[in-house]
Order: sequence, then C-alpha cells, then structure tokens
Amino acid sequence: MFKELVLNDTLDAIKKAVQNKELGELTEEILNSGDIKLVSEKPKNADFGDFAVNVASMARYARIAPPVIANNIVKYLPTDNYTTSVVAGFINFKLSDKELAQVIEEILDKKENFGKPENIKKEKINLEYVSANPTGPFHIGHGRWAAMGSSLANLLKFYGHDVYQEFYINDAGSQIQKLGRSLNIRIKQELGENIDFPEDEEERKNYYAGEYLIPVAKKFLEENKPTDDIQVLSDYAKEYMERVQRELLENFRVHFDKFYSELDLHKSGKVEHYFNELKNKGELYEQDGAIWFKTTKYGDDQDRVLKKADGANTYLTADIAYHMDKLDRGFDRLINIWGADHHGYVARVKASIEALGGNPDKLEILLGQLVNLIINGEEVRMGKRRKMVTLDELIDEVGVDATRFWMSMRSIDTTLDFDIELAKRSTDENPVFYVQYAHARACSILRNAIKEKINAETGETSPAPMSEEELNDTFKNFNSEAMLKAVPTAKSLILKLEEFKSMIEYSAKTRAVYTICRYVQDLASEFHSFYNSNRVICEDKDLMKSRLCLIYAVKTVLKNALDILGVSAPEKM
RNA sequence: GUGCCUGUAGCCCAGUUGGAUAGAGCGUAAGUUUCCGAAACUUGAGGUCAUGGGUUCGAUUCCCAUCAGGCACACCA
Repeated sequence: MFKELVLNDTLDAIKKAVQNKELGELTEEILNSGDIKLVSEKPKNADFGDFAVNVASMARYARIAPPVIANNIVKYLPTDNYTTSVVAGFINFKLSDKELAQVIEEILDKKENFGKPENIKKEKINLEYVSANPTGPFHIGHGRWAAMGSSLANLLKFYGHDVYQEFYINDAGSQIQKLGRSLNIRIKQELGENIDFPEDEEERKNYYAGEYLIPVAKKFLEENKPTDDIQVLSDYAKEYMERVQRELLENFRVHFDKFYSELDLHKSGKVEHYFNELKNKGELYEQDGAIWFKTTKYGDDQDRVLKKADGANTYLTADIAYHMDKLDRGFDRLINIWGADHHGYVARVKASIEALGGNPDKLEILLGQLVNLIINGEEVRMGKRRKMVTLDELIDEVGVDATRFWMSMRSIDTTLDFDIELAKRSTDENPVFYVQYAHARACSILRNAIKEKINAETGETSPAPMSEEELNDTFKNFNSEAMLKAVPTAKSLILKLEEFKSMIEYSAKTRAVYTICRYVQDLASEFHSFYNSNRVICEDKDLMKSRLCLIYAVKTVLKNALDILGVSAPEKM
C-alpha cells in the first residue's frame, strides 16, 4: 500500500538520520519506545503531493525546528518511487507515474482479489445479528442489522477471516404462548365469532394485535380443524413466522449459516449445565424465592435473576448458555450486533463469560442506534399502536439495492434517518444510483470499444475500434509500461483505486461498513470526473488501450466494493 | 436520578486516534453536450466544530462541567 510504503520509508530514513546524529536529542530508545506516532495522510492541498507524513511531533524530543527535522530525514529517503518536498513540518510525497501505472496492473492481475491483504491473522469469527423473535414480521430496524451484518460478514470474509453467520431464534418462553393466544383470536374472528383483543392497554400487552396474524389464521383453517390447544397454535404461528422471515432474508441477500433455536438449546441440557456450573462456582444466591447471579462482582450495576420464583428460567439464563456454546464451538471471536436499546445487557453477558472462566474480550458487541423513518419529510415514530412499517413493505417500495445501501451508509453510532422518498428517487440526490451509474457507464465504454459505430445522421457505419479478441488480449497482456499513457490525466482516479486497499483494512478492523459506502461514492465521483475530461475511445490506439485498462480497473474495484455491500453492479441501467 | 449514543455549512453526514487554509453529498447561484450513457461534469457562495472551562507549542479530536436530542434502566423476551 502506498500509505505503508511512504510511512515505512520515512521510519527507515529517521533511523538512519538518528544514527548519523542529525536529529538532535532524538535517540533510538525514544524511537523504539513507541511514543512517536507517525501517520501518512492525504495532504489538505493536492498540490503538495499525494501523501504526507507529519514529523512536527518529533520536535519536542529532538529540540530542533520541524522544517530542519523534515529536511534531515528527506536526505535518507530513496528516490526511485516518488519525489519529496518539505513544507513546514511535513514531508510530502509525489508518486511517480510508474508507481501509479502499477496500480492498474495489479488490479488487472488480481481482479476480484484486489484489496485482499496477504498476511493477516486469520480469525474464526461467529457473527450474530438480527436474531428477532419469531412472533411477527421484521420492522425496518431489523433491516439495518440485516444489511449491516451481512455486509460486515462479506467484508470480514473478503479481508480473509473465517466468518460464520448466525441467527438466534427466541422460540422459547412466554412470547410464543402469547403468539398462540393471539392467533386463536384471529381464528375465531375468521369463524365469525364476535371477539376482539382487549381494549385495556395493560391486558392488550398479552397479545400481538397486529393484523399480520390474519393471513396466518386463514391458512391455518385451510389446513386444520379449529382448536383451542394453544400449544398447537403457538407452534403453527411460530413456524409460519420463521418461514416468512427466512424468505425475506434470502430476498434481501442475507444468508445465515445457522438459525440457532433457543428451544434446542434448552433440550440439549446446556442451559441447565451452565446454570449448575455457576451454582457450583458459588456465583448464585437465593432471595425472595428467586435465584440470582452476582453479576455486580464483574462490573454490572445490579445482580440478575436466573431462575424466577415460579421456577422458570429468565432469558439471560439461556443466553449465557448460548454464548458459552459459541465459545465451546471454538470461535476466536464472537461479534454481536445489537440495537442500542439492549445496551444494558452487555455487562451481564460479559460477566457470565468471565464467571465461567471464558475470556470476555472475545465477545465484541456492536451497538447500533435505531432507525427513524421519514415519510414526506416527516419523522414517523414506530409507535406501539400506530401502524408499523415492515421491512418487506420498505423493500417493495424502494428495492433491495437502495434499502441495503441506505441502511449501511451511516456510522452505527448515529441514528439513521431513512427517507423513503429520497431512497426511491433515481436522481443525483440518491447515492446508490450515482454509484451504479458509474459502473454501468464503465461497462458501456468497454462495450463500445468493440462495437461498430453508426452515425446517427447519415446512418453510415464505421468499424469497431477493436475486436473483442484484441480487447481481451489488451487486458491479458497488459504491462505497466503500456499503461503509463493513461496515467498523466488520471492520477487522482488511480490514487483512489489504490486507496481501496487501505479502506478495506480500516473498514474491517473498525467494523465500519459505512466507509465502503463513502468510498464507492468517492470512486464513482473520480471516475465521472475523469470521463468528462478524457476520451477513452480515441484515435491514438495505445492511449485508448491504456485507458481501457484503467476503465476495466474502475469497473473491477466498483464491483468488488458493491459485492461486499450486497448491492448489484448493473452493466446497463 | 444513573448509564450509553449523538450535537460540525440551510439539510444529511465524514473527519483513520492531537497538527497545513475544518471536508464530501444534497439544496442553492452561475456555467458545460455536433463525439464513449447530462442518471454526468465544472466553478462559486455558505462554519464562533452546542456552550463554558482545563491539559498542550498546537484541540473538532483528550479531560471536566453545563445545555439539547435519542435509547435503556424487569422475577419481559
């Protein structure tokens, strides 16, 4: 990576300068202590160069003015790949055309593997996300976790990790009975009985009054005789909802390796097993008829109940077993994506891992802020009794591509405003179309290179600039020498292409999927800009070939990035 | 009341761990098509980085306080 190249060369040069005592009081000890942190970044002003390293921070150790430091370092920098200049405390690097041409060569060589790091510490990662109750359709909030989670999985895989995607189904517990009771009412309504959910707010909380159970009731009656057996109804409704959820996830390009059933977890005996283990370790105590877990010992702000006075387990009891089971399965790292409304839950899960002798640092919980829906410029709150907008309605309205992109384009730390009207628009207000358009445009140029041209006025045809075979040969037999021709007018575009590598690294390490969305917009912008001032298909055949390679590189990188986001890269629009 | 997240241009947001004149996009103003997709491009205008302190040669960035918005504080899941 250019960033690393520049930084490492600078560090080497600093060492040499220190050895020759040209950096004042700066010693090798200070250098090795790690107190001095250098970063290579983009200069504010592009005229300065392509990369810059700020050495002013060394001034306090060296006790020399920053410009002198910079000049004394520059002396020891190699000169083959770039030219350098010193401005104040900055060393600016301008990459040579040859270096830039090699970027295109590398992309054409590696294609869909361009940007994959070579030697990373590969981790076996369990990524758990969405994990909704099977008691109703997904709402738009689930859509954010689905989009971000699957994109993160794609990203971490691309980066080189082993990623196992998991969905935890909360199919045990009282809410399933609640679902069955609610279905019972809908069935009776279908049969013409005059019955409805309770009016009283408190009593109504024991039911799911949403209309989504009406089709389930109809279907049930088609297949079964009416029954008051709540267990039968619960199971039916649960399976139905699970099926609906899975279909939607597939449609949304979200693929789980495993749907992990809480019910199975109970049946396996693991819940009791870990409960007993905590008990044996002396972490539990009894009070008011319930059994409590001393999570405060591990930093939680209050102790938690594991077994209620009525003898039933709490949700946490099963969740402890679930997380321990994940660790038992040999994952190096567990990543969970949770809504911010669950943040109070983090401490107790980490506490339980620690209490059971696991390493709580292996569990990484990404807390995501919630989603607001904007309809006609107004915020629509996902209120209890107001009509809820479901994920499938949203996808029907704006499409999979736009939904995925919009759900991923903001940092997980900020509340996402999802503006339906904007996401639907196919104009420059909508970044999804902007990026896809760039890809389609690049494809179009490649098509035109091998297509005969028809004059719109005269109707005369002129031969294609080159044959398909010749174009393929151009991509196959490229060399950076030949690509040099395209470089002078494409520098910032090439630098942006090269940035893909460091962007991926940053994004994977910080789990920040939104940086890919930003990158892809930047790259599209650089490409459109290049397109407007340079003709690709032109008289000078060497130049044309050189630029076609560049366009092919742009298309490749755009496609790679969009693949990670789960957004399609259309060849035509 | 306690904990977590947020506050940067009219709007929506970046700001890679403390450094050059604070950056994109949308919107807005003015331009750009006999030629590869104008769903595009170019150039402007627009900022007391919520407020007040502190640390530092230097703070949008780190610390403290205050204000504003969101979320959570169950023997629910």
